[in-house]
Amino acid sequence: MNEKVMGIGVVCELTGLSERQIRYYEERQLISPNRTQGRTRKYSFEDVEKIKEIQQKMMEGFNTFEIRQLAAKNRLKFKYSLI
Amino acid sequence: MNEKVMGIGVVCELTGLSERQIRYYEERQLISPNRTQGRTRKYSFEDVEKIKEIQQKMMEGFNTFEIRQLAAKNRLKFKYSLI
DNA sequence: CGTGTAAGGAATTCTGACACG
DNA sequence: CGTGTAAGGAATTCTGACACG
Repeated sequence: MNEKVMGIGVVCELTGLSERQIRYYEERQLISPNRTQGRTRKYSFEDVEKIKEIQQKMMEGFNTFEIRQLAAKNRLKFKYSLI
Repeated sequence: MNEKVMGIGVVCELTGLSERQIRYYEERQLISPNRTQGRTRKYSFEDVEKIKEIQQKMMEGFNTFEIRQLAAKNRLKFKYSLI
């Protein structure tokens, strides 16, 4: 489910993280929610899964930059595997 | 997906209906969203599908009471089919 | 019956900043 | 670097009511 439908409050509940943390991960370009005409962020279940992975990596000691790198590599690996 | 995660604004976009219509269908007990600690309603994708069906039935000329009856019958039929 | 709307309030979310470390 | 927090504002949603038909 990659439809951007939930507000940050629901994401907090689903992940157990604070709004601050979730917005920070966006600032660090680890996730990219949509915005309504106003300014409110909308997340997908896929975003929630990403956040949970970020959460996991953070606990393993990675910093946001490294997690960003890991994500990029995985996308690349996945890309080539499609050839 | 029966997780109650989206606000009424998103449901309006996904169904093309107004907030008024969606709240009215709830009043008529055709759908039952959750509520946050505050009072804001939260809907699931399943609710959205239900709303689309309601929408369809309304266009076919059924009134909310009849639609409620139809839904009840279908649940009953489904229940027995499980025996 | 089903839906639109203006009204006033309450809950939700937003940004930028200061703080700690 | 990653996160908490108080501050003020803006967007979102809520209820009850009046209206039309």
